[in-house]
Amino acid sequence: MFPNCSQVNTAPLPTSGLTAGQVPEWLARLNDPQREAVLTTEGPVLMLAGAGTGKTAALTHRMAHLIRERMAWPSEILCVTFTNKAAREMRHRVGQLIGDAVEGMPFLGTFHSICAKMLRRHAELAGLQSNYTIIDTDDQLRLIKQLIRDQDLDEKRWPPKQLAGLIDGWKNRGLNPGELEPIDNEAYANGKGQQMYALYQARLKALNACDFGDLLLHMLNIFRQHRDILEQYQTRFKYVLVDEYQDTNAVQYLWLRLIAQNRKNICVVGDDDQSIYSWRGAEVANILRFEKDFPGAKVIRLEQNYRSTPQILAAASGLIAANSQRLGKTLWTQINAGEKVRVIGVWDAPEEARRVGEEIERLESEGADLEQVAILVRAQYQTREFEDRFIQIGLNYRIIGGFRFYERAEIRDALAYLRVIAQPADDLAFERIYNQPKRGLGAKALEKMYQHARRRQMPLAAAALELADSDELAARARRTIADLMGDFLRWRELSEQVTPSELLRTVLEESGYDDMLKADRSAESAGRSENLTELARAMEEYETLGDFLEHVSLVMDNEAASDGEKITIMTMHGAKGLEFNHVFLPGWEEGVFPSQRSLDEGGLASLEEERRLAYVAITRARRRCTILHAANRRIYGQWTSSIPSRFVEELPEDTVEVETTLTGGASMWRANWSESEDPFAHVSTSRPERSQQRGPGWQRALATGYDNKPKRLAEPGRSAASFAAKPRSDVAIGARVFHDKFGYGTVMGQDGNKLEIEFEKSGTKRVIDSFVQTAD
DNA sequence: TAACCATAATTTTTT
DNA sequence: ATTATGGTTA
Repeated sequence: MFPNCSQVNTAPLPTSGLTAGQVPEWLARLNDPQREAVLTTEGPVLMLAGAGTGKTAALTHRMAHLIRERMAWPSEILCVTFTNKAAREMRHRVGQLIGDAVEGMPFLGTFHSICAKMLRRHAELAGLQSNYTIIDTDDQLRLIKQLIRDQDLDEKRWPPKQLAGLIDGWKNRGLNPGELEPIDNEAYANGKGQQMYALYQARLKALNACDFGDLLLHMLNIFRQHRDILEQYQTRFKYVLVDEYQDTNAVQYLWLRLIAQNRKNICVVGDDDQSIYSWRGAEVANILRFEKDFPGAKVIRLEQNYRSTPQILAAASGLIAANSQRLGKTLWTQINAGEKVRVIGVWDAPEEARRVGEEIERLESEGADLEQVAILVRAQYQTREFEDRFIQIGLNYRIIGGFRFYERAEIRDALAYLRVIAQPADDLAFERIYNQPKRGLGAKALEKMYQHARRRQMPLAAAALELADSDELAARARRTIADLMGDFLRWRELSEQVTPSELLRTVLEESGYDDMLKADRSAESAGRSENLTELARAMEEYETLGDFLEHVSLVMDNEAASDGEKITIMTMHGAKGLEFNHVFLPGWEEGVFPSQRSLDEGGLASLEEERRLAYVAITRARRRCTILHAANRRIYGQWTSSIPSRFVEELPEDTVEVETTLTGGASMWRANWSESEDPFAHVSTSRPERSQQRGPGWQRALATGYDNKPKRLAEPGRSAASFAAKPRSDVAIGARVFHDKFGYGTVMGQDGNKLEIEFEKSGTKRVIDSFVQTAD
């Protein structure tokens, strides 16, 4: 079926000589549940693997076992991950176990790359050619904008982004245009949803292109409509493994279910407590109902944590216990020493950054490895403060996320040239570069080309070629177009003869792109040239242009070169799956974390997702975890006063050490609050009695040995006393008050100096009483 | 076509 | 505040 991934594997495989009841030596290093997950090869298996419990080890050993015992050829195993990074890691670790045989595993990869590979094979069944282009979100948005303009819809009223989001959502749910519910249809432009979706799909087909969601959806459609093809894959894949199952969305789930339906040898691994991507279509329900989908599934829990100290585990377990609807796990560790999680309250964001900087310098002076230090933030904007500070004190840092290499304009331009060469119907690419560098072709020329293309039902580039032979355009424009099209024809021929890398160099030279950059004496142009050189260099490992283009569209990540020891600043989302000795978690304030959006919309579910994110963040730490919150912070240019995150309060008291700075004082609120009953219980959603909520996990973790005498404040100190919050006597429930930022409102609740106010304009907020004036 | 001003958006991110 | 986008003007 796939000529280049033959089932014949000549690489010598180490065999273990396993006999019944005997555990081979190489599996001895696994713990009991892990080994069970490896050896239970037949039938459905659900592995519930908490943070840091060695699920990758279990998965990789399982694959190695299947291959060593000749239960399947490497090419008969389907192993799906979500990110390329995870796939790489998996491949690497399987390679360590079985050697070169891992090279014969073409179906170890992300959902998208595996589907892309399958779709190349069956493209015609989706109305595509096998050299179809995979467009990214940027192209997708441009395309949708064009469609909205064509339909004379008001872009302001019906933002392209919204439609893009809806279409993505539909695809994530496995819905084709004809399968939308009326309510979905109504969701955009008064019932134009379905029509726009259908137009978009038709346009993609005409461009011989598909978007990320299509990779899955097309394959799902093909499986549903062509029994024989589905059966081929059902037969081929003797064993199916799925990583991060809690992150699967509906299409992925349906796709997997079809493939595994027959043999039912499917092993999924996940952790419902680490589901943090529901906003992008992931459905935790998939993991929750696995046992129903595959009756008789063996459920294996991996609960021994090899990563963190008992205090860190206890803090995380105690926090996540506040969530409802969990499968429930009891994480434990053999590690018995460690320090408490620290909670530090500071005055404002700059002080927070200063404080973290000091802590890191201290770690450095103690000889800590800076690569093992991370600052995990909720949102990208929080990185700024740290960046400023670290530049000032000369601390080496690296910010992960933000702009990617392949998103830079010059890279996208270069890729657009290559795309037009590889796939002449790619109008989006053509439109990007037809006048880049400037050739004197403007909006008029483009409009003419579009008109003609539409009339003749042909790609833009082909229309351009015909126009060059007509009198529609000025002589000069005709010449330019003819030249350009001549270039493309030449390059296309060249692409058959030279390597992709050489092709790119030629194109950049002959198109005038190089000259354009040379002529540009602005600060960035040198960097742009370098980036293009880098691109050509990166292309050298690809044999065909198609291979390379598929790679860039599916593998948009690029590992930053590691020059010297640096600390890492990244989002909590980005940190999933990683671990660090020292983790700093700044910004634990209501409105920052949990984010305002999650509080305003989405209700309980979205708050619980934030809590899972907190759980993920804390469990990244191996040895020390430090949580910070500031009383004041500037958000979008506005100074905002804030109160500590409810998540701070939810940390079991015995696992944390609270500290407050002289200038700060935010954290001592905790002392006052947690003493009294919570008047905001109805606000902070259902949080049943602590004692019931705390699973045995933290208890067990604590029991493994350290002094757990309850201490509220490590050192109350002078500051706490002097800042002690006394409730104001002039505001009472029902009072009308004014707040600088939120305007007028009515006091709905009062606890110490903390007020719950229903503002007329900005909804219900929790604020500190010193920030409001009485308004009567 | 470039420069200018106004307007809006600004969680999280892969593929 | 900051940045990106889009429309208008010289």
